[in-house]
Amino acid sequence: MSATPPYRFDRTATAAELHDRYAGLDDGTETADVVSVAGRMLLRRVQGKLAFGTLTDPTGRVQLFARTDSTPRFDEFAALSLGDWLGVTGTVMKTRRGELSVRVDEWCVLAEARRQFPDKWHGLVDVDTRYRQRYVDLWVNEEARRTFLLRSKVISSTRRFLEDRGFLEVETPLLHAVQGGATAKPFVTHHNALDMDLFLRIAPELYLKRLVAGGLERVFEIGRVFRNEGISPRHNPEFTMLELYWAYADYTDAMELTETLVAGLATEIHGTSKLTYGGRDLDLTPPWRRATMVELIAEHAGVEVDVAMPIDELRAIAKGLRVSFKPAWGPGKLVLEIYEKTSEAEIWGPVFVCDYPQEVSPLARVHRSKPGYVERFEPIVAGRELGNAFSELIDPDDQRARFEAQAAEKDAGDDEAMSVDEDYLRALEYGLPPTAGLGIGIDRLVMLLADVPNIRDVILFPTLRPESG
RNA sequence: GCGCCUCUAGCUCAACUGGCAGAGCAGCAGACUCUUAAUCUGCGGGUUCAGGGUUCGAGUCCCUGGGGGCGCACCA
Repeated sequence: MSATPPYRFDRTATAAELHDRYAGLDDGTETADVVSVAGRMLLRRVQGKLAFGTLTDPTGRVQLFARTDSTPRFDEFAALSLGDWLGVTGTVMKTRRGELSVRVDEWCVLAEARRQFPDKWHGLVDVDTRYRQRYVDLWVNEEARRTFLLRSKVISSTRRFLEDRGFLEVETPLLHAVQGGATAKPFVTHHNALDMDLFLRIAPELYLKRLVAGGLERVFEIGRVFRNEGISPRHNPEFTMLELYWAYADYTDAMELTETLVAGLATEIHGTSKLTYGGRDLDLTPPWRRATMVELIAEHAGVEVDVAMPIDELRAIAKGLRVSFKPAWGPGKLVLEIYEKTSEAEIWGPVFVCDYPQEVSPLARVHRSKPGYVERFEPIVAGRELGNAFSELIDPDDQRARFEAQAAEKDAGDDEAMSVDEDYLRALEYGLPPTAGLGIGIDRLVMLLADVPNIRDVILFPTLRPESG
């Protein structure tokens, strides 16, 4: 029926460019300017010897104006399917009703839409179809396209922000022989030639710190990590993490960097650091509140806890708050659990939750003045962890002891615990300077900035079960 | 993994306590020289997620399985 599509098309203007350039054009006038536009025709209004189409491209929409006396193959044009990709060349004009249009003087089909597009008014609502057929969703749901453009901007701005501060972007292995860098269940795969199991990384942390030991004083990586855990509105098995390591700095420097970065992104994208999320005000303007975990527990649960308290006392407090726990848990894990169950979701933030129990932080350096705690913080925004950071543990003996404690937990059946990473210890033995480390979940950051409630709204192809069951 | 909810035309949705599966948009045919979700006339369109059961009769009730959503668990 239609001719073979051309192999290329020279577009000279986008919809947005035309609207910018011809904003002042009077109604009912025609210019002598000839432009070429391309995109998808998603609406059509045929009226006898006239036909109007709405051409959509990633920048917006522009009307096509076809007329029997100036449009070649007019009948064919009027019979195009909604969704067809078109290349159109013609003069720029404004209709009598004031709609900026390109007169269709030449046109070709760039690709046929053999499948019908969703309802032009109701669009595509079914979330399953939206996630599976993102190639349709992106055309039909304006906010989907906007969200992914925003995501791209967040990542490129973050890169620029860090590069401007002397950070070097690096890439480290996704296939890990040793599980470490976070407490999480890994995906296991197998290398045939080496005949060995490998883990998809759960965090790039240990490799990045090796690089700081190697003299790359400021490094960062933005990349995918994989965790073999449940799927929820806030969890996807593969997600994107920013991690950075910064020699000669500590966790207070990481706090400043975090609030500057996040507020800067908000301002760059929305023009202000005062946002709303889910209908609620969210002010990201620095400085963010800094509070310790035990302070926040006192605020939200009304109890005083400390990792130095006798374990029975902590268990009694947990019971009183109806926080369930396992007998094997030490005081640190109990305090963390009490915090997570009673306080975290209540914190709207932004807040830096500081000073975690050492017991639950195998890679963080002991607090300079609080025994039993480490210099670690998580930025909490809208009741969610946005990241995790610490003054890095640089003492190889202490690190070995922490790894061994982790390995013991692994032997006791905790498949999220880390293994002893001898090569990493060797790197520490060569010497790692005082270093601050920061990890930020990019997906969650994008959720905040885009004001969407589900992580699948910020991941183009979220993990789903196969369609044909 | 467990609990609750959900699945009807390409899309968005109807179908009272079980009683002939419908509408709008999209599609097809036609009318229309400034439309804006164009309008008007006509037409076609279904494995009601799949399989089984109860019943004279199942989209509707029951069972099994599948997809999805939410909550819990786990985590960022």
